[in-house]
Amino acid sequence: MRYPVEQKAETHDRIIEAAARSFREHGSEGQGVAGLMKEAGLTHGGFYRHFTGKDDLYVDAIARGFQQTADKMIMAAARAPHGEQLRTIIERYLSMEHLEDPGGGCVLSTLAAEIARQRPAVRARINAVMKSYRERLLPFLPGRDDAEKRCRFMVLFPSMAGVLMTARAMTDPAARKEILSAARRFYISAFAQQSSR
Amino acid sequence: MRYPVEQKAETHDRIIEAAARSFREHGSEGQGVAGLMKEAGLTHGGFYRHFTGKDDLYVDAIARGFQQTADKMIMAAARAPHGEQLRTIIERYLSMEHLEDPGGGCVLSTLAAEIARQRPAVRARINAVMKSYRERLLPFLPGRDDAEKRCRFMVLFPSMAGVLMTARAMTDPAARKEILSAARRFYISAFAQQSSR
DNA sequence: TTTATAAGATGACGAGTGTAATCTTTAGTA
DNA sequence: TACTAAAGATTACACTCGTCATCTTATAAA
Repeated sequence: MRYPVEQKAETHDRIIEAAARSFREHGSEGQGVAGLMKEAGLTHGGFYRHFTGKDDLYVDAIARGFQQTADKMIMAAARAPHGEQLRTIIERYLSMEHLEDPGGGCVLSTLAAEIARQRPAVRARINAVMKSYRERLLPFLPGRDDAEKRCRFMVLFPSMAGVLMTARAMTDPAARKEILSAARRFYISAFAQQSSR
Repeated sequence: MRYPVEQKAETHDRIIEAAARSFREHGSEGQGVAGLMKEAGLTHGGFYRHFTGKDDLYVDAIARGFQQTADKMIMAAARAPHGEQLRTIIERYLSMEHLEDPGGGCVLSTLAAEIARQRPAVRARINAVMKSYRERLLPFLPGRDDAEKRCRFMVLFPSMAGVLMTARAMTDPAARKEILSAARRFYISAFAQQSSR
């Protein structure tokens, strides 16, 4: 390596970061390789020194997105009082702040439908990412054992993603707030109420 | 009009039908105008006799998708015994059949995230379509008045869409069935149980 | 039967895409 | 200091896209 030893890693990281945001905000086909590289402060030519192709970046960018989302929720939960952690996570997930920041928010709410259309090989790699996302958030869910917690996770989080993306599809700000608040009430009483007892 | 009077309407309809299916199955950018017209049995040139552009078709195709979905669910409910109608709708929505037929299924589960990225003018037109979709299904929801029913609708249906799209993003058939069945149990007990009393 | 008009087919254009080959620049090593 | 391997820039290519101008065909009206 003739360039500084950390420089390639940093560049690699910047590309993934730019893609993680752009894919969630505009879809993975919303911006080309050239645009992504520009956001990362480079030109498109160097892209293939870091990735074999756009598909390769796709998985990494989605993995980054899930990591960021989990980080944020875990951090929010850490600041919440005991027994209010899941409640805090739900409130944060179904907030106007999250709605207005798709590029920095949950991947499911922005890209799940697109992931469903990917080739099985790509989907399988993403499933592994989703699994580790789930495992990180599992401790905050109610349930006697992990199996029960997983089951609840797989209902709660995809559901909230559906609510969030539907709220984003609306134009009327009042309607957006209504659907979010109705869903907050419902999911807190269904999942976070019994866990605080 | 020099061509048969009904022919244009029929062609127009075939284009919308092809788009309604293709957009849900592959995303609105998954196939070009030429491909859509081929599916409708025509060449790409005639497209602009029917629509001002692809955006114009977009709204019509999504409207068609919502209509079809509502039709199917209302028809399923009509065949169900009294007090079991919402239960039937939920079971049908969260079924493997629906999962495996994105092109003929719920628009929210396939295109909501994409709709959220459209220009406000396009989104506003689609919101009107979504409203009429909601009104058609409102009678099947529990609640004292329409406001309460609407509130429940806006939680239940977007949530189920989120579950369905997440299940579609998975590769393992067993995992797909598990998430669908967990969600069925949950939503039936949360929404359809009290309505049958 | 002729004519007018609109539907549909054909072909082409410019813009944008992902990818690759080929330069140029960088800094660690000899 | 000279050399070299790798990062990044430049340029180019084949391809697809939405759109439009133009041509052909079909049929209702005269």
